[in-house]
Amino acid sequence: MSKTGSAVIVLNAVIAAVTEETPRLLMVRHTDHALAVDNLNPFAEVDDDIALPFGPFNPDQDRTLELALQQWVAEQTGQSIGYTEQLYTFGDRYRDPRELAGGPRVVSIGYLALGREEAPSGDGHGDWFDLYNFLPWEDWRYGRPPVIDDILMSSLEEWAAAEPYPAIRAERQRRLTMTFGHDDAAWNFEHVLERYELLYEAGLVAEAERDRLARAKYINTPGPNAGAQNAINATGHSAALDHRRMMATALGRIRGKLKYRPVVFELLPPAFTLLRLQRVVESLSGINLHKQNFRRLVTNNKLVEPTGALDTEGPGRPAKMFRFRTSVLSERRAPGVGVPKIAP
Amino acid sequence: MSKTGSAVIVLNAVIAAVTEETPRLLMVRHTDHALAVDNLNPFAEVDDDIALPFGPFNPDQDRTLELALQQWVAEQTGQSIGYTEQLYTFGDRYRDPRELAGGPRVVSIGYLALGREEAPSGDGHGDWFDLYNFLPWEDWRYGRPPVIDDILMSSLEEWAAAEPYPAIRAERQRRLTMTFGHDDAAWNFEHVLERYELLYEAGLVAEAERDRLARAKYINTPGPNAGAQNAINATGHSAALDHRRMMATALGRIRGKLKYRPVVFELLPPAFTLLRLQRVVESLSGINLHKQNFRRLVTNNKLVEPTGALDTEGPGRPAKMFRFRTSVLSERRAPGVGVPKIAP
DNA sequence: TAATTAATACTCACTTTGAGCATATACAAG
DNA sequence: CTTGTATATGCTCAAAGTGAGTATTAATTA
Repeated sequence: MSKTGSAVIVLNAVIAAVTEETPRLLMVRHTDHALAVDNLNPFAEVDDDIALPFGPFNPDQDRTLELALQQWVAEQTGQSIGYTEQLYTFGDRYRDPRELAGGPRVVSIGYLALGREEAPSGDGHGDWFDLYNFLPWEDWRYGRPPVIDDILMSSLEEWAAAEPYPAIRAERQRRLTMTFGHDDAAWNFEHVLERYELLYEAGLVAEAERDRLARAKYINTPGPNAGAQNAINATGHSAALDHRRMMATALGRIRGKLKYRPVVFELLPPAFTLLRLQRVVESLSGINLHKQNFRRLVTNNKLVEPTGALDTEGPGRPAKMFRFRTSVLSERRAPGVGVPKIAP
Repeated sequence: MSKTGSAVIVLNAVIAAVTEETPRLLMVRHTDHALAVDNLNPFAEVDDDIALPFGPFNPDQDRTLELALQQWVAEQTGQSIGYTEQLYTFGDRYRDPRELAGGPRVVSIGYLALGREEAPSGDGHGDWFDLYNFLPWEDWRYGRPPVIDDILMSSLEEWAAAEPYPAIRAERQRRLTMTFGHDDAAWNFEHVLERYELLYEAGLVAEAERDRLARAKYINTPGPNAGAQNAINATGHSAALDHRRMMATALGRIRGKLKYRPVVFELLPPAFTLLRLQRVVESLSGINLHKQNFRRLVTNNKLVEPTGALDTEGPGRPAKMFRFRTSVLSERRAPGVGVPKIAP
């Protein structure tokens, strides 16, 4: 094994919870702008101080990657996390723009963690943020988000058409129809990352503009496209470094996993009503589901069993409380809550 | 970002092709036993010299992880790879047993690459090995592999029952029924990694014995269980380091992906018969499929289109040749070849 | 007591899937 | 030329799963 230069290994955690039908992420603030390369772009609203919790991996001390993650998550945020899963390892040069200014090469390993929302504690200045503030085009529960047709599609089509090489242009157009395709039925809720990457390349998210300007200042490698400012204003909140990309990776993974693994239950209290379960699934998958069919699916597959208790809160007929049937883990082939197409 | 100790970042490639209905992996040999911690176990047949191709990631030079991978794969093996996908990042301490003998901490990023088998070239001493020689319990095309019931189940059950703590014992048994469950219909062909991990923990693969002895010699941390030698002899070929684990990760990922992404076509020539396509799918998923239904699925979903040519080779009625309909990539929601349960 | 809200039960058409039968088209042996 | 064998391909049918409703039940509130 030959000698390599040095890289810093960093662990990032996308810690998700669902409270009041809203998926939220635990984020930390760095008021000293420790993560900003410098203030390059006064127009783009890049929240370089809002970041996913992260911590170093110390090869001399940490026994495993996951243990290191759990340790500093507990220290920094006080949040207890249940399900944990490795997402992806990010190693592109300059994905941390501080590398441009002489910072060390950073390789980041992203993790997804699911839990229940707890009051932040620890020294990490943690706070919960609505996930769909970062990825507003992904929430279809109130219909197709208007921003897609009002702003994004035209900018994206313009970007695709502007490519001079026919082969690359065709590839861009293919990706565009595949990810943002006009037909509602063709919208694939798992292609979250692909959509984000398209928006980034087209320069329609604030961090693309940030990275473009940083590269223009320090090196001459082409960065992302220069996008329209009105689109950048419409694509929601950004975050430090490539953390919005990690969120997109995480949401795509969650949505994919919902179908064949009972991960939702990590986000719920031990006892819940079927409607609450449905709302959590809906909030994560971003679409509304047919109530009766959802109930049929969940009960037919014996994912849950009644606790015997009733939920007397709220108006209407009281709902039975259910608990997750832990034993399904050793029974069924792919126990999940299967998300269908689109509900009106 | 605090200072960390140093770790070497290594990229590993699981390069797969399917030739003559057999999935094969491109492996390299290191005749100097560069990867062995030392010769600890004369009984277990650990092929420490058969390894997945690997190369360093050099933070000072390599622009992206994937580019670095493609570069040294081309140099070492001369193999051209099509589809490439990151699998997982492995960072457990002592996953490279040479760490025990003072070697540097290694973090390995595993990649999956699909291609067509080419004659190995380059300086890597590359050669193709039948994947199911490493994971023989995963090939069900000739029926349930006898090794499972003849040898593995009893050893695994023994291992699960030997755990003194009831909670951990129950968890082991749950994992056992979930992964190796006696019921054929419950066998999930995607749980390749989970099955390998169970066998490793139970000490039923040769490299578990290797790691156990290495740990016993150098440190006092408990390694995997000491398994029965007859089981170790029955679980196929091993490979260097944790490379068999990476193979299991790769096979699980391929099998999962088959269903909803047209990855098979990376492994086929531009034109092929439907039977050839079916055989490739079968070889990867490890089960036989119903011919007529497979054909119906593939054609109904318009994954392929006839080229007009006929395959006159071999006996029987000539088969129409088909090509992959590239445009499906921008059309259907989840174009894959859907693997059903078990075929008799 | 009626209106409102939500839970739950049940129906029905349509699609997908698993399994098998039947026919078509080649080559080879007699 | 005929028959046997091997493969490709067409077609049927029942069972299971899915999408979209209607109907009924059980609570609260005006």
